Amino acid sequence: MEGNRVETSQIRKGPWKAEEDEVLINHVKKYGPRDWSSIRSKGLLQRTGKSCRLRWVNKLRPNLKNGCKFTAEEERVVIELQAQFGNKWAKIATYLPGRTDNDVKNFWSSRQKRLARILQNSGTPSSSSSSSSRSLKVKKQTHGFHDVPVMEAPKLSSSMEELSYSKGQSFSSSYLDNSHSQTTIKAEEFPLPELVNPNLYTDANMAQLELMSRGTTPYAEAQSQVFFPEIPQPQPYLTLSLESQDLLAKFEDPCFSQVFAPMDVPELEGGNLNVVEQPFLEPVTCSAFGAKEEADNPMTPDAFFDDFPADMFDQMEPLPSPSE
DNA sequence: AAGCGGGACAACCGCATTTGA
DNA sequence: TTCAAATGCGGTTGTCCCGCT
Repeated sequence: MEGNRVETSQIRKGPWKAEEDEVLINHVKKYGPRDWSSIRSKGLLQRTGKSCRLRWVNKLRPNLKNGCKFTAEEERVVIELQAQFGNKWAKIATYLPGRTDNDVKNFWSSRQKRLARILQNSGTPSSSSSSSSRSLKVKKQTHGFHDVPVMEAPKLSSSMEELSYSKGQSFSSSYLDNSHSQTTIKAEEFPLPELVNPNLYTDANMAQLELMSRGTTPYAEAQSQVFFPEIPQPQPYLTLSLESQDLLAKFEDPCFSQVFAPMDVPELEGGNLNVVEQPFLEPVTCSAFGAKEEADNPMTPDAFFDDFPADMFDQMEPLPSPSE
């Protein structure tokens, strides 16, 4: 076995072993999360620098919510921020403490697939037949996934001008119209409620819709049960300002990882978070690393804010033309 | 019990951007 | 100023697990 083991000078790929993680963690403890390439050049690991960085960022960083499903609140935030920023996963992830861009990306991808599948079921004329309501798999045989009108996120190549969604404004109808046409939903039989972007369905909604599409729930009844989020009307956002300051303190806490490790759902589910009327979430920096790193990069308050997206404060004004 | 499909997740790849010599 | 290396990011693919038929 050990098909992945390679000789020196070769590059190892595939799943990481615990030993490798340990080496990587030690490196970060010593030098901070940088100089990834030196890990290989020093012969510590036969991994590329990119691979090392990715492993650290996505799995080993101390404040990650590994294994925790996205909460309803996180889901809502992702939906809203995706509508606002497009597929800027890294940016979106900064608003979700403990989540990585990969997490957000995977979450969104899964969600889109699921949504597409649901819509396919609800939109295909045969879907209301008894045969199709029996199983989703039946349809899969007749329509490959790629034939599905995938619920594309609005293409926001460089800007979101069409969204024109900012503080004090309601969601522009152009966005809704746009998404409506882009997705070309065939929903003659189970039309989705008008003027609701399917991208904005929450997980719970989709579950309900899935039932609808399967025909196991009478449409009218199900529709009455589906909650359509008020998105993205300006609304109270979870604000993490206080938490951000806590984070700052925790960065200097050698037990930071323990402090954060069990970080779980309840914190985000409303109880402890201050809900303040603010138009936008504040991103959270997640640069938890060793003491050496701190020594090299003392985290001053200014430095802390330097880590926020430069345009973060621009959003306090009507968005000009958020060109990233 | 076996096969299949979907969901979740980890990791790779290619390109873009930043950094530093 | 230029260029190579390092880093960051988004898209994509592969794998594993679980539930359903």
